[in-house]
This record gives sequence, C-alpha cells and structure tokens, in this order.
Amino acid sequence: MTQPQGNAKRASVTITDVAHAAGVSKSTVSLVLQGSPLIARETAARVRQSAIALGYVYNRRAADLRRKSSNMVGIVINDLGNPFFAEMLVGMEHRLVDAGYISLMAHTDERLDVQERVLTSMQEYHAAGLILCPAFDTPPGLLQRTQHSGIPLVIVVREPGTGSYDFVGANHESGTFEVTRHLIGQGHRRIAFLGRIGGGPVYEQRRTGYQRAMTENGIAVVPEWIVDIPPTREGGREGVRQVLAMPVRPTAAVCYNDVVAFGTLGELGEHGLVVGRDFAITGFDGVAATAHSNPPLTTIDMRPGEQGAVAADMLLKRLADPAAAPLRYILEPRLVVRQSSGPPPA
Amino acid sequence: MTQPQGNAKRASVTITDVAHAAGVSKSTVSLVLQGSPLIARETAARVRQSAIALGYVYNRRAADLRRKSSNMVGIVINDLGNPFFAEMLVGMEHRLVDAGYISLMAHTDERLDVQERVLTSMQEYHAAGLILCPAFDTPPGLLQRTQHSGIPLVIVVREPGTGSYDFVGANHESGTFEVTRHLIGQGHRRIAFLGRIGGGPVYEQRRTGYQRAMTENGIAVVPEWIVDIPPTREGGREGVRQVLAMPVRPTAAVCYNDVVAFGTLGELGEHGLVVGRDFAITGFDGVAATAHSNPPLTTIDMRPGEQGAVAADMLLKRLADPAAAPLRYILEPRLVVRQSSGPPPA
DNA sequence: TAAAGAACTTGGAACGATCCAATTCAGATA
DNA sequence: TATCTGAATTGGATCGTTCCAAGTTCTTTA
Repeated sequence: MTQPQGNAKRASVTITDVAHAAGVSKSTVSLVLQGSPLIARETAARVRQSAIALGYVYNRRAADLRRKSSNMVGIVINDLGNPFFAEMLVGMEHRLVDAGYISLMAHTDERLDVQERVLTSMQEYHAAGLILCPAFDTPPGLLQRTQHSGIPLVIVVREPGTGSYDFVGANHESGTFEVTRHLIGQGHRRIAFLGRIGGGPVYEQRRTGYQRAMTENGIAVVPEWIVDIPPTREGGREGVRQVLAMPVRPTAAVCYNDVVAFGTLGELGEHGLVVGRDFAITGFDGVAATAHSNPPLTTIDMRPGEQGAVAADMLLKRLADPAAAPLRYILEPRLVVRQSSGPPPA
Repeated sequence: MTQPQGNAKRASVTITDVAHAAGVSKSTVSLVLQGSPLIARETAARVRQSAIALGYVYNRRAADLRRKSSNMVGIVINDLGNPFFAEMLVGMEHRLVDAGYISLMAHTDERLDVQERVLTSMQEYHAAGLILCPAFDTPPGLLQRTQHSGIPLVIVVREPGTGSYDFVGANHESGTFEVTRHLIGQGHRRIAFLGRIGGGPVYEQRRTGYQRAMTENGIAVVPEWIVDIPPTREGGREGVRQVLAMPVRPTAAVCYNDVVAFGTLGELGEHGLVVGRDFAITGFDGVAATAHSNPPLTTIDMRPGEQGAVAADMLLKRLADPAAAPLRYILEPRLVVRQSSGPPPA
C-alpha cells in the first residue's frame, strides 16, 4: 500500500533514460556523473538536472562490474559483545567512510562456520579489501585461501599461523608484565590471574607477562592463583568466587581483559569488599567504560579505536599499493592507573 | 610480493571459463550453480569439479545486476559507542546472516551528513532493504525520500515525523514511570532525573514517565531535580555532581539510560557513597553490563538484542510481501530490580 | 581556402552473470 | 519408418554501467 509504489512500474531510471531526457548520449551522461572535465559546462548542468528530475540513482553494481572495482570493504569481527571490538569497529568504520568506502560488516561470534560463510560472501561481492578479526581456532589455511583469492587482507588482533599477512596487533606480554609490576609496586605479593588457560596465543602472552613479572620480582606463582575462567563478565564473577575461597587469599587479581574485570567489580561489591581498598583489580584493553566504572579501573590501554583506525589505514595503503611488502603494526600498550589498584590492606 | 600473486594475470575465472573446462555451455554452468534439477547428475558433478579446479568464485554483483536483486541489507546505526545499539546490531546481524543476507553496516555517530552519504551509498548498491536507527534531528523528508526509492525500510528506536514506516520502538514513558514508582515504593521522595532536556521524543517520553509517576504519587517535582546532561558516562558524572551540590539533596536519581547510570556509579563511588545504600540509581535500556556493574543496576530492560532481531524479522517480512500494510512493534519494557535502588538512608 | 587542431560528443563492445526460447537427441509410440 | 515426447543442453539477448576509438563541430593557422 504505502511502501514501494511509483517504483513498481518502471523498474528503475537508468543512465539511458537520463540521456534521453537531456538529449545526449549515455556516454555523455556517464562522463558527467564521473565529473569529467571533457563535457561542456551547460551540457553537464542539463544532464544533472534531468537526473534529478527523473529521480535517477546511480547503479554502483553495474559500474563496479564494468570497472572491476568496488568501494566496499569487508569487516569481520569475532566478538561484538565485547566493547573492545565494538570500539575497534567504530574506529575502522569511521576511517573507511572518510576514505569513501562503505563497510560490509559481519559478526562471527567466534563461530567458524559463520566466518567461512561471510568471508566467501564478501569475496562473491568483490569487496575491495577485507579486515578480519579471526574467530578462535581459525585454521591458517582459511587465511591463505582468502588471501589467495586476490583480495587484500588485513588481520587484526589474533594471528593464526605464521603467514605473511598485513597484521595489526599488540604486545600483550609487556602489557600484563607492566600491570603486574605495578601491583607488586603497590605492595601486593599474592596476585591472582583470571583468564583462560590454553586459549591461544593472546591468552598465553598475557599470562606469560604476569608470570614473568612475578618471577622477576622473586615471587613464586602458586598454581591455584592462575584461575581458568571464560573471558566474560560472568567469568570474572566466577573467578572472584574462587579467589575468595582460597585458604591463603590473594590481595589482587590481574584480569585477562576489561570485561572480566567488570565482572569482578560486581562480584566483589556483592561480597562487601571495596575494590582498590580491600582488594585490587586490574583490567586489560582500555575500553571507554574503564574510566567510569566503580571504581574506575586500572587497565592496560590498547586504544581499540586507534587499532581499528590503524587497520583501516593499513588496508587503504595496501589497496593503493598491492605489491608492497607485508605491513605490520604492533601496538605498545600503556598502563593507565586508576583507583582499582590501591595497595593491599594493612 | 606476497599479496595477490597468481591472480594478477588472469583477472578472474568466470562462468565461461568453467564452461570451457567442463565442455558445456555457460548456461549449463549457471544452472548447475543455481542447483537446478534440469541438469544431469554427472554433468553437474563435472561442472562443479572444474569450478573447484579453476578456483572459480561466483560473481554475485554480475548475477545481481541481471537478476535485479541482492542479498545485502543496509544497517545504519546512530551511536555504536552505546552498548545498547551495539547489542541491537548484534541481534539484527545475527538474524540476517541466518536468513542468508549480509549486512552493509554504517555508523553515523549522530552526524546527519554521514547518514545522508551512507544511505545513498546503500541505495546505489541496491541493498535489498534498510534498517535505520535515525540520527538525532533526522528530517522526516529524508525517510520519505529513502522510502520513495523503493527499498524497503524499517525504522528503529527513534521515529522522525509521522510517516507510515515499518517501525520498531518501545514504550519509553511506561518505562520511566515504572522505575520511578519503584523508587517511590522504596521510600524515596526527592528523586532527580538525569537526561537531556528537549532532545527529541524519546527524551521527552522518558522524562514524562518520571514526572507522571511523581505527580500521581503526590510528589511535586522541584525543577532543579531535572538535570540537563548529555546522555554519556561523562554526563552521568556531571549530573551527580550537580545533584550532590543541591541544598536539599535528592536521595535517588532516575537516569536517562544505562550509560548515564554507569557514569553516576563511578562518580558516586569517588564521593565515597555506596550506591544502593547511600544513594539510589536506576538505569534504562537493560544492556548486558547492568547485571555486573558495582553494584548491579536496577534498570528498564529494553532487550536490545531482541529489538534488533525483531527489526530484522520485520524487514524480512517486508521483503517477502512488499505490499503489506505498515508493520509496527512497540516493546513493553520490563523493570529489573537489582541492588542499585535500595531505600533511602534513614 | 584547406588543413590542423581543439573541444565535445558518441556508438558499440565489454563486464559476468541470468533467462528464455530454441535445439538436440534418445527412446517410445504409431 | 516416421513422428512424438521429454529430458538435457545451449545461443544470444539482457541487466546498467564504463571505456575506447572514432565522429562532429568550430576555431585557428598557414
């Protein structure tokens, strides 16, 4: 009734219709639309008028087909529920739109079959390039296949296998090393680590940083301090419960990421403990919410928005020069100290 | 060096190449790819083999051009920094991928020019349909123009003007009414409202619900209780500072949304106040993080993921039946009581 | 006055699929 | 043997652009 309407009859206005209306050839219209200086001013004006009058909309698929190009960029994200990735997506998208691209976005939610599907879909649509935050356990073969298809590919955060991809990542180990050292500096000795065990390189690196900081400061890590929990808010709560149940209770916990840390804030609060005074918590990622939680969270700032922007820029560079050597950007994390990491209670 | 490679020579493998290799015509290949039962089993198998052998990838733009269809759906979001919209996006995207669509996503960040640009871009790409969370102050004309282009359009959250669009929204007034009544039930009398003044219908409705609950319970709203702040975490902090400075201090605050509420948690904590005991806070939106903040937040659950899914379903319905009467879905919010809204201190 | 050049403009062949009408070719039927 | 049937296959037009080589005016120059 109300929806399509006038459009039902004439399928759509084409460049040829505009040409007719303006009394020129379709070639001329095409040139006008591309802003070519070859066409006389008045002609161009006339063409543009007819286009508006007819309600013409440019058909980019047809153009792209002929021209064998496109200005769509595929973005594949593994976990949009985590604000880290949401902020990264915002950073990417912003840069791409500014550069005149539009993003084909897909969320895999860590499911490999979905990832496979959306990647082929993006190839079928001839995306100009792809930015991929690989799902957990992505086989390196997938990346190779994708890369082989000839579409420029930038990998972000996780690096499955050791290919020669364009890559944007971060030094995770130095991050947890820093933050753990900070806690030790505050006087903590019994420090727990809340995260996944054996969940791929990023997990390993973050845990290693923690362990290295401990041993380098002469503190032996008690195995039970390393608590295996899923990297979610719920996981954070669970971790806290385990820590509080330990016979000799730690006074601080280094969390795998900010989301886990947020979960611990909720749980510790419910146990009547004031974070930063009764127990120290640190996060990892530097999502925007860390500055405003209760208490504000000491974290490792990974500047997610910046990482996204860097990835987008890298893809744009690659598009400009497809033959250049692989690009790499490894972000050096920064420690941001806030109230959540005070010294242990006397 | 490493990137495109073998693909540089032969631009790309087409259906014709596959046809040649398999010793059939391109029509046959096309039919095979579409899974037509017309083609003999062995022929189909042979064609599929050649396709794989040549590394053929289907060119959906070419197909779509001819077929005048597409399975891209445009999603335009106004504020991805707010987890409410991020969760909604996840809900939509999930549903669309399941239905075999892929999403062209754009984030406007409340900028009208960006919104205009991405919408035309999506039309130029002949998206099969559009889901739009309009930016602030979107002129109703834009929607009409977009709708006029013949692409099915679902509007979400904000409804600029009074068109006959497919719309997914919520009853905001009843939400704040409920939550305010809850606070009154807890014994609060001096209740502030933290949000934008004159920021469009959604703001108005939420404030109205608060005011109605107050007056219906015989409480006169002191004008200064309505605090005008931006709908951000920073805004929440700012609002708290203003409230705490009032000569006769309120004992509770109804926040415009969860993000504002999170800001207040941080700020109140820094003032040494325990939320839920010394001061009551309520949010609005029901984002996932509300269940794990410190303290967990009483909020109005708007089920953002569900709203997204409903919007996607609505678009799918519209695609199936473009001529059907406009669809509307108004979600009834639910009050979720958690620790942040305890009774006032004695 | 003819030739050369500049400034525009244009026809028609791509691009890689779909789709329709037409064709081929067994095997069945008369 | 001639005709018919139905299954399997195919040629060629088409979708809406771009792009190239070529065409048309109109000035300028020798």
